[in-house]
Amino acid sequence: MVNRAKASVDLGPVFAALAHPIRRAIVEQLAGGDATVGELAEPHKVSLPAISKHLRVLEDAGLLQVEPEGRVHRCQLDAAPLSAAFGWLTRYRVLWEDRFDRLARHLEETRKTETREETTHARKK
Amino acid sequence: MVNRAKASVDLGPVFAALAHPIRRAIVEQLAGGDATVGELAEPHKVSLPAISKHLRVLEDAGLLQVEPEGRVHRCQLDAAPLSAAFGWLTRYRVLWEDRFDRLARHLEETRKTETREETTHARKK
DNA sequence: CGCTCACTTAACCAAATCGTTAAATATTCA
DNA sequence: TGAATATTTAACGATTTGGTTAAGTGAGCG
Repeated sequence: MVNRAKASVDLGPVFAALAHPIRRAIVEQLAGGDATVGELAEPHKVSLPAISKHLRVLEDAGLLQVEPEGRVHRCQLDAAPLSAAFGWLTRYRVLWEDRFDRLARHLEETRKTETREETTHARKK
Repeated sequence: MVNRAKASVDLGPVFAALAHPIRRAIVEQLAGGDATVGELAEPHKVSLPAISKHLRVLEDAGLLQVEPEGRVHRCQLDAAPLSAAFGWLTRYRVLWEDRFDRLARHLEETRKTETREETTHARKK
């Protein structure tokens, strides 16, 4: 039961948030650094309120933090839920892995044993 | 060679399929081996038609193959879309990794270069 | 044959999703 | 002060989702 990673992450909203291509694009953009709402909206053809709703979905999933800075709202990605989703998928990784992958997986398991923190990589607040 | 399984995996339906806890439970169960519809329905308190719909969602996402065997329908997990979802998340893995993880990641990248399988990993681009 | 078992399909409903436009809010600047 | 900018909230509508019950299909069996 070491694997009690990030107690507060509900995978449902996380996967749901990632189900929409615009929201995935927003995550991709934020992976490159913080951005304002306007900057996040710019690549897409939908209205600003639509973007605002997408941001709310990401925020509710814990993927996003928004901090007002003057009249701009700066958005920052929180990767912890991504890590949780990754962790869930990792449980079944053996299903699609070939023998070469197993080597890397073994090394990864070793790494986990070494670091031994259950709440871990999700930066605690 | 090649593109058996998932010439193109659309991640939208895959993430959407994984967004529901019953469907995640079904994936988990199928990871332990094939099962009939009835066996998949048994752990859950919803009606059989509800399970049938969940299975359809998983099937449409490419996660599931159903093969009638007599009067039972045998369900088999197809992990390729899981691999694709994993691959997408992996692109941002650096965001939550610490230095120990980077080692494993480096090894994984190396592995990818060594094995020429664009068939099993949706490495777009 | 006729019944039962294993499922699916149909029809329906409530709630959520995803988009819109119009209005409200808040901050900066001339 | 008042206009412009950045973003949210409100209200609406079409579509999808997730559940239900009831009816349909098809294989196995006494």
